[in-house]
Amino acid sequence: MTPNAADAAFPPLPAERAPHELELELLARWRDERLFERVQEARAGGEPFVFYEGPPTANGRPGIHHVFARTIKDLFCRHRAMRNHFVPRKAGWDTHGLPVEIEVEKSLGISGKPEIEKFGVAEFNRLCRESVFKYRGEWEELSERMAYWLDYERAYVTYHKEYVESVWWALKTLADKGLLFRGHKILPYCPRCGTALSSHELALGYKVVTDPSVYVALDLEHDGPERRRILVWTTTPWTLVSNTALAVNPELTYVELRKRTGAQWTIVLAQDLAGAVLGADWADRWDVVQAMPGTALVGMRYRRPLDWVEFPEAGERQVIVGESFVTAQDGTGVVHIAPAFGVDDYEAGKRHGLAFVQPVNARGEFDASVPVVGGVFFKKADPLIVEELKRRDVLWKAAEFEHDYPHCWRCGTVLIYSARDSWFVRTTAYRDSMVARSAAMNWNPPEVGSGRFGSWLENNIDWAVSRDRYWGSPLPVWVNDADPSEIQVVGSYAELAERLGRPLPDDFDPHKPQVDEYTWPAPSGTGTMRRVPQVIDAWFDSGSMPFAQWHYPFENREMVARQFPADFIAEGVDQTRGWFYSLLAIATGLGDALPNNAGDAPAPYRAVVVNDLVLDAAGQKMSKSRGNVVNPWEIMERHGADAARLFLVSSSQVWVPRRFDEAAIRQTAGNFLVTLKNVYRFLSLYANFGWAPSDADPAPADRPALDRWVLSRLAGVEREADRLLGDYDATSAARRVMEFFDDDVSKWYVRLSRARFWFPGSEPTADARAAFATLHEVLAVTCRLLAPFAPFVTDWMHRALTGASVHLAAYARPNTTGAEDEALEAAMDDVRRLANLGRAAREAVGINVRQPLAEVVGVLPVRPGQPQPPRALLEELSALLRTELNVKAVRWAESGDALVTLEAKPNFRVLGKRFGKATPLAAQAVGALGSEALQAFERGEPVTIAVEGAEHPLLPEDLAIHRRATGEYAVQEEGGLVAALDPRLTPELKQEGMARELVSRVQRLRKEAGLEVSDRIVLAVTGAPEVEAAVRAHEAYVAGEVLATSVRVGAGAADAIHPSNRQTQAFDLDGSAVHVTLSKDHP
RNA sequence: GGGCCAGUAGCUCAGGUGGUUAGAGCGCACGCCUGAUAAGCGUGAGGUCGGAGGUUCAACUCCUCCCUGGCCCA
Repeated sequence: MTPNAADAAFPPLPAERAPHELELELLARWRDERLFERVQEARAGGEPFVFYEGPPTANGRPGIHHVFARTIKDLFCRHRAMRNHFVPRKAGWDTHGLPVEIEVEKSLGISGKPEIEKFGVAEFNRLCRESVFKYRGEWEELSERMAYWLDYERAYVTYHKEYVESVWWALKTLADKGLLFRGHKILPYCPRCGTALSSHELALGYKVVTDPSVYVALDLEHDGPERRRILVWTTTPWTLVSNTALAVNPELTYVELRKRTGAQWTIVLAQDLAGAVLGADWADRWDVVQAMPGTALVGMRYRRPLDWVEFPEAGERQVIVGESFVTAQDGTGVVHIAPAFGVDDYEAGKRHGLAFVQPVNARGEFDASVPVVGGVFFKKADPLIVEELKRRDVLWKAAEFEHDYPHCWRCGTVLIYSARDSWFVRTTAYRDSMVARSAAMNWNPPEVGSGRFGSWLENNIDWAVSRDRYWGSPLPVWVNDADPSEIQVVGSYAELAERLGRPLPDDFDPHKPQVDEYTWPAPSGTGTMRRVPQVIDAWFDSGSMPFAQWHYPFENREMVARQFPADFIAEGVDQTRGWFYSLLAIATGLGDALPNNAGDAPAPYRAVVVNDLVLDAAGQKMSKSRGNVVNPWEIMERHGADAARLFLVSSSQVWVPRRFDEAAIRQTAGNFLVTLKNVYRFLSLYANFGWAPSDADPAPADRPALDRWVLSRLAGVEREADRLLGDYDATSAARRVMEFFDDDVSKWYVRLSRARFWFPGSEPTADARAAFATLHEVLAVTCRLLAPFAPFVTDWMHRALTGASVHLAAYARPNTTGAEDEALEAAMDDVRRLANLGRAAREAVGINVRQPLAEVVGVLPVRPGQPQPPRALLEELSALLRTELNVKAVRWAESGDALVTLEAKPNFRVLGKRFGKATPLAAQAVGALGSEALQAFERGEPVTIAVEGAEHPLLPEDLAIHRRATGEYAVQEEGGLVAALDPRLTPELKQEGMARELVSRVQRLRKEAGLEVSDRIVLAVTGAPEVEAAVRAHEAYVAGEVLATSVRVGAGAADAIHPSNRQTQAFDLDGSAVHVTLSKDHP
C-alpha cells in the first residue's frame, strides 16, 4: 500500500498554502473557463429569479461594508442559480449627481456654482463624465476578487443617452398622468451646492450641532403706559431679521406676569411653559396679572426685533396670528414667523397674507445692503445678531443646546430652509398604493418594511426631483419664455426632433449645455419654448433602472416583461429612503406603463434584504475621520474572501450592526475553513492509497450505523439550509451547515471512523469502502451547501472530489427522501451524551483514556410516548462507545438503580398549575421523596405527597428523577441518561494499558526518526519485568500498531539491531524504566 | 424630543407560549491524543441575564420607569 502522488485521485491541499493564494489560482481558472458565463448559459432555460443590482457610484473607493452588502447579494443569487433558476446579474453604474460634481470641483480647486459657470459648463460636464469611472477598475477588481459575480460587459450606465431617454419617458409618462408639477415650496437647500435637496437626501445628512437657544421679549403695542412684552423662543436667531409675524395657539392659555419686585413692565407667555422658561418656582417671584386664551392675543401688534430689512408694500406685518402648530411642548408658546425660512412659516404666511422678506442670497449670505450682517453667511450671523439683540434690550436670555440638524449629505454644509422654485412628482397622489405595495413585499427584517419604511411612507410628501445643478439627466421640460404656464414635457429623442422640426445631430448628447440650445417657437404663437435649467435628481436615475437599464420602452419590451419586477434586491439600511424609495415611487407612479405593474402589485421588488452597518471592533462607525476604515483588499489578502464572506454573514443576522474584528475572522470563519480542509486532507491522504468512488462501494443502507447516521444528518441539514436560504435567512443557514460539519462530521464521525480508513493490502475492505464513500458524499454535499457563502474553497474541493465545479451543481440533491432516520439520530444522540458522561466519569476517577477498563453500564431515560431504540441498533452503536471510552464491554441496563440513589426534581410548570400558591410546598414534598419511594414509583406503584395536610397522588409529569452515584462504579447522570464506569483495574487490564502506552511511545519515536507512516520497523524492548511481560502478552497488537516486522523483548534485545541506524529511547512507564530501540526494516 | 433595534460569560451570539442547575462557539486554564499533527479531543473556571420598581406561587422571559449603544426621524 503506497500512495502514488503522480496519479493521486484526490489532489493534496497543503494547509500551509494561504487562502489568498488558493483563491487567486481559482480566479485565474474561472477566467480561463469563463465559469460565470457558463453558469449563466447552463441556467438560461430556468425559471428567472430576477435580481436588481443597485448601482454604486464609481468615484469613491469600495470599502469593507461594500464587501458585506455584495456578499449578501451574491449568496442568494448563487443559491437560486444552484436551484436552477436563471439569475440575471446585470451590473450598473450610478454616474450622475452631486457627488461627481463635488469631486470635479475639488480637483479643479473651485467651489460653488458661479465658479463652475465661469469655468464653463461644457468642459465641467466633460470632466464629470471622465471622473465617474475613476475607481471603476477597482470596483470591478474587488467584485471579482470577492467572487461577486456581475455582468460588467453589459453594465447599465445612467449617463448613457439611451438610459437618459428612458428616464425622460418616465417623467413624460408621469406628466401625462398629471403627476409632475412646478411648485414654490420651502425646501432644504445647500447654499454651497446651490440646490435644493429632497426629503430622502435630507435623511442622509443629520449631524449633532450646538445651536443658540434664544428668548427675545418683544414689545406689544397697546394704549396703556406700562411696557408689555411677549416672550418668543427661537433656535435660529438669523431668521429674526426676516420676522414678519408671531403665532400663538388659540387653544392655549397665556398669562401676563409682573415681577414681584415692583417692575413697571409685564411679560406674556403660555401658562404651561412658565415653569420651563422662568424656573419651577416662578409663582413665588411673579404675579399673574391676567390669564387669557390665545384668541385674545390674535390680532395684536408688536415691534419686530430687528428693523434692518424694509417690508415690501404688500402683506401684513408685525401682527400676532393664530396657528394650531404652535404647541406647549417647548419654547414659550409663541412662535416667530419668517415666511421665507420655514415650512410652517411659509404656510402661515400664505394663510394670513403675511409680508415676505428674503434677505439671504443663493449662497446663503445676507444681502450686502443689510446692516451689521451684510455679506455674512447665515449661520455665522447668529452671534452677531444675539449681540445686537442684547444691545437693543430685546434679548431675554440666550443659551446653547445640542440637537440634530440637517447638513448637505455630500459636502457637509449646513442646510438652510428656504423658498425655492422646484419641480415635483406628486407622490402623495399615490401614497396609499406605495404603502400597500410595501406591505405586500417580503421585508427582511420585517420591521424595516412595516416600521421604518412603512410609517415613513405614510407621511410621504411630494418628491422634489429637480436640481439646480449641471451634471445630471436634464429635466425634459420646456417652458414658454413669454408665458410660463405653457409647458411641454418631452418623452423621447424622436419627440424632441419633431418639436425642433429637424433631426438631432449625430453627436447628440442630452446633457447640459448642449440640450439647452434646443428651442422652438411656442405652439401658442408667441414666445419661445426653452428648456428649464434644472437637471433631475440622481436618485430618480437609479430608481428608473428596472426599465432604463433596458432602454425601455424603446427597446427590449419582452426583456422587461420577463424581468420586472425583481424577485430580490439587497442594500444597506441607508437605502431605505434612497434606492428602496426611488424604485418604489417611480414604479408605482408609472403603474401599468410598466409590465406586471398594475394596481398594488408587490413591485418593483418582491423581497428585500436590508443589511445594517459594519462597525469597527469597538462598535464605532467606520469613518475616514476616525481612521478606522478597513481596507477590503488587505482583509482578502490576510484571510481570503471565503473567510471574510463567511464571517460577515454568519457572525450575526445581517440586519443588526456587526462589529468587524479581524481577529474574529480567523477565530470563527477561518478556523472553520481549516477544519473543512483538514477533513478533506484526511480523506485524500487515505483514499490515495487506492480508493475512488465505484460500484464496489456498499449502498448506504448496507453501511454501518455511523455512516447511516452522518448521512441522515447530512440530508436534514441540506433540507434545512435550502429552506433557510429560500427564506432569506443566510445567517441561520450558514450556521446550521457549519455547526453540522464541525460538530457532527469532524468531531464525531471522522474521529470515530479514523481507523476504518486505514486498510492493509491494495484493496480497501468493504468497511473502508463504506467509510470512504460516506465521507466523500458528506464533503461533496457540504461544499454545495457552503458554495454560496465561500465560493472558492468549496469549488476547489468539489472539483477535487467530483471533477466538476460546485457552481454548476444543484444546491440540494433531488432525492434524499428516506435518508433521514429519526430513530437513528435520537439513538446516536444518546450514545454521544453517554460518551460525554463516560469521559466525565473517567475524569472523576482519574484514569486516562489509554488505560482500558472492563465495562461501562449505560441506562437510557424512560421517555413517555417514545419507543426505546431497537436492541440491534444499540448493540451496533455500543461498538462506538467501546472505542470512545476504551472499555471492553458496554452493558445496557433497564435501570441503574443498583448503582445510584434516586432523587426527585419537581416539575414546577405542572405543579404550579395544580397547586397554585402551595407550589413551593408541593415542590418541597416531591423533593423530599426518598430513593426507595421513587424506585417504587418508577415501577408503577402509587405514591402520594402530603401538601397542607392533604394527600395528593404523585403523577409522572410532576417530577423528573435524577440519579447520583453510590456504589463502586463511577457514575455520571444527565437527564435520565446514566453512564456507570467500572473503575477496577485487573492485572490483565493493567498489562494491556501498558502495551498501549508503549505503542504510543514507539509511535512518537517513529515520528522523531522521520519514518514514513507506511515504513516497517524492527523493534526491541528492554525493561522492568512487568513491562516486558506486557509486551510479550500483546506482541501481535504492538507489532500491528507500530508496523514492526519483528519484536524482540528482554535484556540484549537491541543487540540484534545494527547500531548504525537505530533509534533508542529510555523512558519511564508507570514507574518502570523501559528502553525502546527501533530501526527501519529494509526488506 | 419621538420611533425602531439592541444590552445575557473576557468576546460573538442562542435562549416558543413565565417554571427553579441560563446554554453554545471562541478565548483562557488544566489535561488527553500524537498515523488529520503549524491538526484533533476532553474537562474546568467565568454570568446578581443593563438598573430600579411592579404583576405572579414563580420573571432572562410580562408591565412601568430609568440608564447605555446604534439607526431613523423631528
